[in-house]
Amino acid sequence: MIGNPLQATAFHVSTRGEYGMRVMVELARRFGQGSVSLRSVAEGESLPEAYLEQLVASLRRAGLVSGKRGAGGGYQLAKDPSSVTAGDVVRALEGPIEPQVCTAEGDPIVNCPHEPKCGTRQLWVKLQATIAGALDSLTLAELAKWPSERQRARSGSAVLAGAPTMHAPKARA
Amino acid sequence: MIGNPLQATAFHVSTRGEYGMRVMVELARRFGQGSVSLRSVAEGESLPEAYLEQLVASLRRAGLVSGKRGAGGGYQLAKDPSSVTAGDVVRALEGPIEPQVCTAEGDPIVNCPHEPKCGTRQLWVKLQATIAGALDSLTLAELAKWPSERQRARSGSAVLAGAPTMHAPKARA
DNA sequence: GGGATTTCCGATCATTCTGGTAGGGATTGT
DNA sequence: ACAATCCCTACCAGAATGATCGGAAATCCC
Repeated sequence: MIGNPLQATAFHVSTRGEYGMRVMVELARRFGQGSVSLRSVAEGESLPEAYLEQLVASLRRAGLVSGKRGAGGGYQLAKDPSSVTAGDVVRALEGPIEPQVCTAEGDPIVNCPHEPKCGTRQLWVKLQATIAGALDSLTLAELAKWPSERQRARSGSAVLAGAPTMHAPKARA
Repeated sequence: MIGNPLQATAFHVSTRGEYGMRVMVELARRFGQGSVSLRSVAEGESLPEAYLEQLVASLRRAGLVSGKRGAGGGYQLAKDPSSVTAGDVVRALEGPIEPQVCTAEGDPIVNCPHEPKCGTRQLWVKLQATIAGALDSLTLAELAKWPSERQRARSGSAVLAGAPTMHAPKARA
């Protein structure tokens, strides 16, 4: 983790998601070049190797990467970067996208006492669909080619059109 | 909490957000009817009153509700339900929408060693904007009128057009 | 004024989650 | 043989979550 939160924040992605995504983008960049050792990724991204091992285990069990043991071994993407979405990676690392248990992917729990008069469920349903849509619409191939040379030349922030909306923070006032 | 997670899930909204949102929807439904005691809300929604006190304190400090002490006192929305969004409520309860510290609302931290070659930032930027957009586009007035009589008559699931996407769960495999 | 009601405030606490570390076994290339 | 590397399990410290508790202050009704 680069900067510690120190304050409550909503929808924060944990280091599992963050580190794991970095690893996947790196593997996507080196796709087709054979096995990549986790050590080289860890050093290149300045991340703790032993911890990455755990995360990569999840990615492997989800069928996103394949490992090869022994000297000269390492990991590589199990599929083409263009056919793996950010959603696949996040789900493998952090579980199904599920704002509430009644709005989960797969088999949502709906026998809820609130349900008959629940005014909030529609909100979580919408949120789930929105988040899943955003994550599933970005592939590793797209992420891997950023930042491009041209972008790096601009040296800076505002990488995408929409910088974070300037809405008031007011955290747990 | 109704059903315990028991398994890691991504983008889960804590009970602060869940309970607090229920309270706000309930206050929206009773808007214009004077003060509503927290006890009546807690009993109506089967939520722990003492815990709600804490959450409502956050909502009050954020200027979303106003409290009145003493017998016959209680809380009421500080503004019209149509001018308060779900995003306002979530931010008051859980802090700014911030997938990563470098993509926070307000003052994101960008002096990040990864930044020059970071392929993941664009993902979190997009995600932040998407989540904020979804939450800011729903008002308490809209939430409060659900489920309508007609919806309740249909007795069931699939309340909104999009039921949760049937994507594979595969949690922390 | 006395009590009942209700918001407000701060402390405490058990459990779970997060973000790792540590150690060792299995497999492969040289 | 040996080094590199994946693979697996256990452990651990600190923070966050989801509350509970006790009491102070304000307000209303009699």
